[in-house]
Amino acid sequence: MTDSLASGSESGPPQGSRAFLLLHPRVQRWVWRAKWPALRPVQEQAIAPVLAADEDVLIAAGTAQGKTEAAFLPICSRLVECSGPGVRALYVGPLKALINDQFRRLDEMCEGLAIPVHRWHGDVSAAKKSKLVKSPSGILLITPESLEAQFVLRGTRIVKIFGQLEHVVLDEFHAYLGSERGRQLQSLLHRLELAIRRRVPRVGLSATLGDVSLAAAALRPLAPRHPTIVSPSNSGQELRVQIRGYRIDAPRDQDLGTASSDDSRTFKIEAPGSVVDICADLFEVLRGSNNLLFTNSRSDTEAISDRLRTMCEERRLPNEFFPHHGNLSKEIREDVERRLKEGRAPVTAVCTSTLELGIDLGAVTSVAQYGPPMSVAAMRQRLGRSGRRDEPAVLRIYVREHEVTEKTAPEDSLRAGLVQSIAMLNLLLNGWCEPPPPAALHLSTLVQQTLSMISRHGSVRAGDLWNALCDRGPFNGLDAPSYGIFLRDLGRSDLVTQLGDGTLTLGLGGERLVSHYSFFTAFQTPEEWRVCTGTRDLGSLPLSEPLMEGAHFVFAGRRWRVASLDEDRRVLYVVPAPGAPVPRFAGAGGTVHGRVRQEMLAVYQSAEVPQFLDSLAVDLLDEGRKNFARLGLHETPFLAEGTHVRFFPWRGDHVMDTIALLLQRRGAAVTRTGVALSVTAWDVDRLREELRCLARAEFASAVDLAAAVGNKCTEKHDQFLSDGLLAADYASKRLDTEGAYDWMVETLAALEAEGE
DNA sequence: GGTGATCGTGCGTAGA
Repeated sequence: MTDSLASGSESGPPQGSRAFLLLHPRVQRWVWRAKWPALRPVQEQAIAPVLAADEDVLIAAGTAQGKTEAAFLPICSRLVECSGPGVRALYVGPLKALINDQFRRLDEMCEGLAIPVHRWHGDVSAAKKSKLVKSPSGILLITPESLEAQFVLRGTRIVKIFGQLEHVVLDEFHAYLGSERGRQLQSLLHRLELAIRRRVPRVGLSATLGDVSLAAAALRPLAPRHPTIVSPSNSGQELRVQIRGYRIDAPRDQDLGTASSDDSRTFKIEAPGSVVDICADLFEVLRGSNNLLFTNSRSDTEAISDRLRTMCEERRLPNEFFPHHGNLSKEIREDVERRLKEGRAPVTAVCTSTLELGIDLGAVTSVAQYGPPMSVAAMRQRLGRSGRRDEPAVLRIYVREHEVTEKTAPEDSLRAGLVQSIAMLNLLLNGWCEPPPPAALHLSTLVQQTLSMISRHGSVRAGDLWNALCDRGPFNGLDAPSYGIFLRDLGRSDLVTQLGDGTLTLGLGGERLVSHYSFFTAFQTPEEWRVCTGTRDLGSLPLSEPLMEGAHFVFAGRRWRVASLDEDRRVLYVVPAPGAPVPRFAGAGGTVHGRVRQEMLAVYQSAEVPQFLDSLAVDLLDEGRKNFARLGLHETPFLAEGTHVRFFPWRGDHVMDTIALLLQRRGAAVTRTGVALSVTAWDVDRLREELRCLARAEFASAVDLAAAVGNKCTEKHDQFLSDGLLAADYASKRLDTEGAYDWMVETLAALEAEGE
């Protein structure tokens, strides 16, 4: 036998490695041929538990640490032994591009092992799909949506295809946590196990998991045991971080990125001082190497890339700055990715979170962040995009603060954007990041999964649906009577209807929903216009953006004029043109975690000046701290101001929203302004008294509070839910009454301690 | 007196 252990051990890598010895000789041979100097720590730790295949495993390790191989070296060791029919390992990935990357890697690994590797997503030909259905085998790489389609369109073949399944691998596991899509995936995996009447061990892979044990619980809801956690300590990679401060001396409406004008024909981008300063700095720092410049919005991405490209043109240099976001066409995006990967000429991608996930981009010198990061988790994910191998990871954060005048609102004088950036960086350096949000109801996805199950079986008893999806399934937050109300809601919208024998089948509306391919996604997508120039597809703009013929706008990092519109097909035909504002993209707003706000408070209360600030950022922090003290915020969170009162809870957004709703119930007019809440027509004493009443009275339920919220329909199928269920769903994902009461009790106690 | 306000992901078949 040529595949002997001896041939591997003489080459170096496996020596002293117990994990290596556990691998199949042919897999060992592959490692040897690949000339790996050694197994990576994450692989060393993951091989035994994945190979045992009796427990779930969560593998948390940084980018480029070899997580994929950590899962698939042992999986291939098992698969190489028996190559019978049926898919043996199922890999679920969140992106088509990522599946294509992983397909290439795995196919190369499995070539000599005679393990077939297949991929299945929207861009894979129907011929390849039907071939797999006819003779399923080996490893299958798939998206959650395509897996959903299998249940709906090939329900009777599920057992034939997956009956022999031994492993499930979930890549970029953090990308699903807390979302409708994540709940859909949990439900699909649960239904798969019900279909084949067997538990199949799951392997979750992620680079960013705030609280590993919470993420572990999401790997298999209601699991009696925790999964095995593989999380090697960081390899001590060097980290270079800096926060750079800038002052804005112009009024807000002239600011680049939110530019607007009554007459867009004459509008010119003339950015105020600070943006020019930032772009001049970005140009100097990033030019000549490969970088990622992350922004917090597509508008910012367009504005900054337009400015940087102009700077290249003014200097008669080839352009190095290219925009990359979700509304740009696939061709434009892939062009940027290819430029980065090839590395022929220096390239900086000005991007949104599109380039956060693990698509292969080659080596990147540094990462820049324009504006305060949205979350510590996102910042960590972005930082991880630079500094592969022995290079340091480099992150520069660019923060702008408005000049303070006598008109400036108090909360705007606190330099909250800068302080939030400092707080987040402090937390990152301490190894913290946001844990997954507590499990919400996700009733929109329960609509989808209910219809999907009925569609697969033709008709189902209500009790069986309840058992599979709720009682022992991932929607276990809903009790039986509520599921009864839920089903009646679906009946009222004609999504389901009851047959003579009492079972449920699809109604006309349900048939229509399920028979269209858009049914397979759990998430909502807005209607959009396609943007074309000549025959070239540039991307899409949301329908909410009204654009007339002759209007000018910036898109794909260039300037355009609308030549004509096709109303029926929703296409904008554009031609190049000078001068234009940046389009707005509708968005809902993110949430800041309470731990970040607590750290911000600590930054205000401290006198320490972090090493990672540049000189202007030091000045701005000093200003923020002085204003914090001047406003008396060391002594009290309340700030009287004319006819209204502001207060600063320093809690997360969910708690702040809940406090606002509680006060609204007492008749207050409350508005959120950044880190502050404002109550009009109340003074400080009245506010304190009302808070005392609230704290003494019985706790209000989050569902009751949510009932008062107006626009609760945000997810795909929310329109089918009655008010009570909608309020319960909203409360489960957006409100935190416990946190709100904690704040009230704590604040009142502190006031009383001061003798009031 | 009122501001300003995330991102991203995905899908199949029939018919020419």
